[in-house]
Amino acid sequence: MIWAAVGDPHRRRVLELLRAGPRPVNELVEQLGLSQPGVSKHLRILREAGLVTVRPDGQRRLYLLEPAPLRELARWLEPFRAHWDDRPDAPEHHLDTAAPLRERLAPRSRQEDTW
Amino acid sequence: MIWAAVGDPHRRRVLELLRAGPRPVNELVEQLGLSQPGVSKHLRILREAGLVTVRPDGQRRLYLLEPAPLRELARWLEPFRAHWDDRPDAPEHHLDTAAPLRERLAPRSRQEDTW
DNA sequence: CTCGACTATCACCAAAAGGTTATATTGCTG
DNA sequence: CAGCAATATAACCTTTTGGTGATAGTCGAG
Repeated sequence: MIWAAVGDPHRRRVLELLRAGPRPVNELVEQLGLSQPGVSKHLRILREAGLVTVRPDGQRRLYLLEPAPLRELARWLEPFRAHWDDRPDAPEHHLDTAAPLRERLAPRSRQEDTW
Repeated sequence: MIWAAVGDPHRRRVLELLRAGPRPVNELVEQLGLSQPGVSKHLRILREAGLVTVRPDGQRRLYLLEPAPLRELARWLEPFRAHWDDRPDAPEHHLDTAAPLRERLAPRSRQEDTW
């Protein structure tokens, strides 16, 4: 859900805009260059993903960034950081899970070990 | 492109699997529980996003993780980190880049200075 | 060279995504 | 209350997505 929410460029743009503080819908419409219902649709998705919340403000509704769910993305990304921090020319020492590779000589040897 | 690539759960799974080292297609097929063409399709997308590379190995093809593009995600995420590191009740000091944005609404006197 | 194993591409399909216009809803304002 | 402004929802359409089985290409084994 969260991944799908951030997957769309327009929605990412919204999140970026909200970083500067709460914004009413009409302003987002302006910035995105979409129809108002189109923006509302995106906002609903962001809302359902927990990435934004709404606060009524007169006849408008202020959308407010809720960055917490983004931590999940960061957490997923984290283990990969170790890989791009390596020099990428030596992938074979990562865990030495590369060893099984060598195994390929064996006709049908499967190695679904735990690693 | 990169976001779309990582947007799919099966493809994220592939990236996770490849973290342990290069893998032939048939093994990924096994792990994902999809049809072989289905997996090949995902792999193509990952390839085109630069997230994996292929190395021929006999009649098999070993897929290899290429984590560099993931940095882009991390970079996008970075500015948000400041927000979730804050107590979320005081968004008003973040940058006040909000000011310029607000100017445009001059005609309709709004007082969104409160936040 | 032929066969079988492995993988990629093709053709196709159903479902989901993203957009639009039209309409409903809500809250000020006079 | 009437009317307008701001937003949400509905209905609809087109394109993209993710999956499938069928088929083609490639490589090693014999």
